[in-house]
Amino acid sequence: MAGSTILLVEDEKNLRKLIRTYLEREMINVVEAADGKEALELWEEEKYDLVILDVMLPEYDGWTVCKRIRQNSHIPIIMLTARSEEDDKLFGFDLGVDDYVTKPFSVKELIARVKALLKRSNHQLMIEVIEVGELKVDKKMHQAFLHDEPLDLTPKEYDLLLVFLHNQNQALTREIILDRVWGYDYYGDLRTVDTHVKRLRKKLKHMGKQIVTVRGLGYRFEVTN
Amino acid sequence: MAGSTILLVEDEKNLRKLIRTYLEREMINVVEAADGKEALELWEEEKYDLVILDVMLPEYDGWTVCKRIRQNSHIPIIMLTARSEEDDKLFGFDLGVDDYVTKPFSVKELIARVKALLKRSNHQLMIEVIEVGELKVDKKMHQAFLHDEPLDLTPKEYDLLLVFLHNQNQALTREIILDRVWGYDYYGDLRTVDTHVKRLRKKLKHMGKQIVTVRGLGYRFEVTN
DNA sequence: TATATAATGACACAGGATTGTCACATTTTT
DNA sequence: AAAAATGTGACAATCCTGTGTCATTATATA
Repeated sequence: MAGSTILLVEDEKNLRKLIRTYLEREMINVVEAADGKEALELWEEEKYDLVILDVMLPEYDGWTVCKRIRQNSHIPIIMLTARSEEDDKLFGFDLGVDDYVTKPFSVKELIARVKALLKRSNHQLMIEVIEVGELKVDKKMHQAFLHDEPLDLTPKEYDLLLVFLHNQNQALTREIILDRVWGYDYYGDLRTVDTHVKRLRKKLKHMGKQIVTVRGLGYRFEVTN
Repeated sequence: MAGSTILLVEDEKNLRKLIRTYLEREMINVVEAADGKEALELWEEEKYDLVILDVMLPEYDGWTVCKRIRQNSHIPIIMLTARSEEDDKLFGFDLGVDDYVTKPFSVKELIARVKALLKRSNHQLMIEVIEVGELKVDKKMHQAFLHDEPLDLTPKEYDLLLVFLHNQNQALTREIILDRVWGYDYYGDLRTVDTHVKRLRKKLKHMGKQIVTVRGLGYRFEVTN
C-alpha cells in the first residue's frame, strides 16, 4: 500500500501535479507521463503497482495504452474519462479496466479508489491457494485438486482455469481469454478457446458446469455464494 | 441523452443550422442564439442540459456569457474557439469550461463531444450494476436478474434491455433503438424492434409493463421513482 | 539420438438457439 | 367505419457452440 509505485498518465500538468501531491501524502511513489508514448516507454522500463490513465491523451490515447498494458499485465488500471467513447454495446465488452473515474472528479475520491485497488490486488497476490467448492488450486505447487485428488491438467488447461478463477463471475470474451492464456502476441483461431474449455470442463467433472457459456460473448466461471 | 436540450450560441447562421441538423438527428433539442445578449436572455428563460458557446460573438463575447452562466450553474459548456492557444484554454478552464473545439472542426467531432458530456452528466454507463425495482443487470457478469433469479436473455434481448436501462423514461424511436442495439450500419426492418420488445416484455414478466409503447414514436422504459 | 507419448491448434460438422421477417390479429386514431 | 400503428405467432435462415478428429509440435523416455 504505502511504498507502492503508480504510473500516472495525464497530459494536463496542473491536474497531474495535484494528484501527485495527494498520492505522495499517502506514501505512494508516483511516476508521471504526459502522453501515451511516454507512458508506454515508462511502462517498459519499470514495474508498477497501478496505472492511472487519462483517456484523452496526445500521441496515443488512453484506450490504446490500456490495451497495450493489458497485453502483458493484469495490473490495476483506473481510467479517467471525460468523454465516454463506448456506447451501450461496447462498454460491457471492455473488461480490462478495473475502475473508472469520470471528470471532473474529486481527487479525494480518486485516491480512495486507488487505495481500494491497491489493497485488493495486494490481497490477490498473497493468495496462494484458491478454493471454490470442491475445486482447489495451489499456485505454489502449480497443481489443481478436485475433492483433494490431484487433477491432471495440461499447462494450457491450468492457465485457463486460473484465468477463470481470477475472474469469477466475470464474463470473458474469447479475445480476452486468448490474451490472458496465450499472450497478446498470439495470433490464432478464437475457437481454439472453445476446444480448451471443452477439455477443461471434462476434467473438472461436475464442476465443469461452473464454466458457463455466455452466448454471443464468451465464457464465465460462475460461483454461487 | 436523447431528449436533452442544448443552447447553441453561434453567430454564423450557416454553421448554426448545420450543427442543429446534426444534433436533431440525435434526438437532441436545440435552442439557438445568435449573440451573447440573446444567449443570456434565453438562458434565464429555460433549463438546458448543455451549452455550446462560440468565443467570438456580437454584443457579449463567449467568455462573458460563460462567466455569467457559471454564476449559477455547473451545466456542461463547450467552447468553440478560433485560436487554439494554450493560454486561452487555461483561461477557460478557470472559468469552468468543460471542453473545447477549435475551429475549423468537424461537426461530427463536436457532436461526439456533446454526447460524451451529456453522458458524463448521467454517467450511467460507468455503473456496473443497474437496478430497477426487482430487475437487476450486472454488466460484468453480463447477466440480468429478476427477483435475483437469473434471466435467460438472448444477446439481442440483453442489449435491448441495457439500452432501455441506460435511457430510463426516455422515449426512443425505433431508429435509435436499431442504431444502439444493431449498430448504425444495420439495414433492416424497423418492425424487428417490435418483435424483440415483445420477446423482452414476455421474459420480464410483470416488469414487461415498464416498456411502454409510445404510439407514433417508439418505446420508453418507464420507471416511477 | 531415436522413439513414444502428450499437448496443441485448427477445422469441419451437427444440433440447437437465435434472429429477422412476414402475415394476420388487435388496438388506437381519425 | 376506415386507416394507421402496434402486438403476436410461426417459420425458415442464420448464427453459435459443442465436439470429434487429425496433423503438427513439444516433451518425455529409452
